[in-house]
Amino acid sequence: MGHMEDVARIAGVSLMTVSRAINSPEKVAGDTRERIEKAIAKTGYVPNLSASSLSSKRSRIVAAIVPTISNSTFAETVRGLSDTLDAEGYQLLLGQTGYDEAKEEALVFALLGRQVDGIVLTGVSHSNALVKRLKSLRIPVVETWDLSESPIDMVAGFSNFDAGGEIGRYLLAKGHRRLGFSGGPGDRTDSRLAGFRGAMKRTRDAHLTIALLPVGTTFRSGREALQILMEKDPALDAIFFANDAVAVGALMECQRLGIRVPQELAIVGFTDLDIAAEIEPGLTTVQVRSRTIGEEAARMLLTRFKGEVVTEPIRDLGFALVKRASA
Amino acid sequence: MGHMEDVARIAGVSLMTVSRAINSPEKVAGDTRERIEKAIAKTGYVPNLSASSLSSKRSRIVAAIVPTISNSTFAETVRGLSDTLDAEGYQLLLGQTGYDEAKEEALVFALLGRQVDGIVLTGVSHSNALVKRLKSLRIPVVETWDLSESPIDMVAGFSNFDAGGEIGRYLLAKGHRRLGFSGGPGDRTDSRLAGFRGAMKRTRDAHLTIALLPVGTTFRSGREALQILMEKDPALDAIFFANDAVAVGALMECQRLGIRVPQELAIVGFTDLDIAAEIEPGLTTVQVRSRTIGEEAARMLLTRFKGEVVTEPIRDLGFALVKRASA
DNA sequence: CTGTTAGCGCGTTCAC
DNA sequence: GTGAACGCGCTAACAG
Repeated sequence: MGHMEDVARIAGVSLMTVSRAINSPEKVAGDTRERIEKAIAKTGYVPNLSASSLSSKRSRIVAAIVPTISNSTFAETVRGLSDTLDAEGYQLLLGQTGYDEAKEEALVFALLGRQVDGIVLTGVSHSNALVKRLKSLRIPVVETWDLSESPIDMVAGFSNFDAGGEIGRYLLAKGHRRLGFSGGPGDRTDSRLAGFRGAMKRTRDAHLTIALLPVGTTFRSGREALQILMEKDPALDAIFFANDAVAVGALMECQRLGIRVPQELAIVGFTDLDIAAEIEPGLTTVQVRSRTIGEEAARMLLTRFKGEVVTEPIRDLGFALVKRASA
Repeated sequence: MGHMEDVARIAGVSLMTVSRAINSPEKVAGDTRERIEKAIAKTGYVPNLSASSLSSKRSRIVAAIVPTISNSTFAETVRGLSDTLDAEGYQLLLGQTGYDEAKEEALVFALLGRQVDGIVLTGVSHSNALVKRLKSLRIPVVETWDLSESPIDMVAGFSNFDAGGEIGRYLLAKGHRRLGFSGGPGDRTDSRLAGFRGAMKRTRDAHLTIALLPVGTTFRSGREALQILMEKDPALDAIFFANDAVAVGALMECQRLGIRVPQELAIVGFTDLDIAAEIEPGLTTVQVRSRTIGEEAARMLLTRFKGEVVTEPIRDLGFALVKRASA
């Protein structure tokens, strides 16, 4: 292994110069830097970042909290975060909440002890204790996957409410009146439903049937959701699934049951997974920029880390209704 | 915030007693422990883990290195790791290599500086420098997603070679002779191909056509792979795709082109994603236990952290050929 | 551009 | 069951 002292001795300089050669090379003369670099290579020296972070109060670690990484859309966000941060020498500490607010709070508190330089949260709804602590700490925080007028600090996402509303208006404009909704747990789902409902208010004869699902966005749960909804209201003529995987499962179940989509039943999903474009009929859905959300969140943090000001702390990355054959 | 000293003062004890109350509560008398806990709650004290890890040389952090988290099968492994480690108070530092060995090396070296307590790698093929360093460091390491007779330390996975072999024998037994293979980068893919080839050796009149893909396991790339292979050898009667998403894409392309599966062309995938069971025709594929791999790796590490011996450091989690309609 | 001094917040080791 | 002194490896703040 070897410590910094070994490197310093071999290079014939002081500890401090080695430290500088590593952290701000431009402040060290070319030839001394070279000597130090050789000494580092020779000893295989790897800096102890715990010591560094204790001393400097900067860890170069960012904590990312997502509901679950099994949902590929959050995985994409993590990917965007990781790739962007990695390029600047920051690393990612991952936490999963399982859509549990208490778990989120516990997780963040534990990670704060690591002196993380920044935190990325999913959603804009968190426990009071967490919000309070985070605000008082003045540590850079980015909330993602939704928007808020008053974020803890910064936010990068899109309006789930508006997206739900757009889908509602789209289906109503197409003449559908007996609508169904199905989604799993989570505030984002709630917002989409609220927006969907909002769109329906103006239309007197519109009727809504809801089926809430347990955690787990699988094709199979889509089949089940379809069955539940059709049982509750066999006259349903359109369904909005708050998740693409579930929507695709429902689409497959329609094929099996001989329900013609979109003639007998229109189906809309959410997220625009790969498969939405490939399946037959193509799935009408809402495209969201999962990867970009992660990248933007990372960029906002990096800007802060440099001591610069984030000019646009509320970043609306938008969404797009992608019209395909299913609705 | 507050430091440990504040807690100590309020509880009327020394620093050391607070430290013990946190790290080994059983060594502290019941009433003093309660006083300390109250003081902690009152001050909102969060231990500084950087200081802790500098002093104790244990970080309670595990590094997980995967090719990419966008591949849902690796996401599942990370999920298994995270959930299992989390339950024991360990956290996960995530790194992505993009299937690049040099990147892997750089990543691990950087993470070593964090004094990580354990490392989980994907695959059993790594740079010499990395292997050497890891062995000399005597830090617990688990390699995953494949097997090795001589792991760096421990390994949890299955034989990709054997899996490829089983698929080869299965297709040959069904009478197929003009075989195709398609896969992306990575040693696991290479092993599957090697096993597949091995199975073909005994059959004189068998013929193999190969199409290697760039990074990215999408449905679209499956469509393209099919086209490439059929162009190279229009008489192909069976194809083994080293990835399910790609296989499903190919299946969809067959539907579009009017190629009947499995009558005209048999298709086999790898990984048993959700969709494999749901698509029509069902995809014959190899089921692997992505989540379990992560859980087992975590358990092996946790055993080591406790100072216990891992009795079975080479853990074969197996695989299973799942026969559905596509082959 | 380079070196010196001091201390980051906690855990280890030994006493009590 | 509890406490005191020391040091983990590095960097901030200054001086030169």
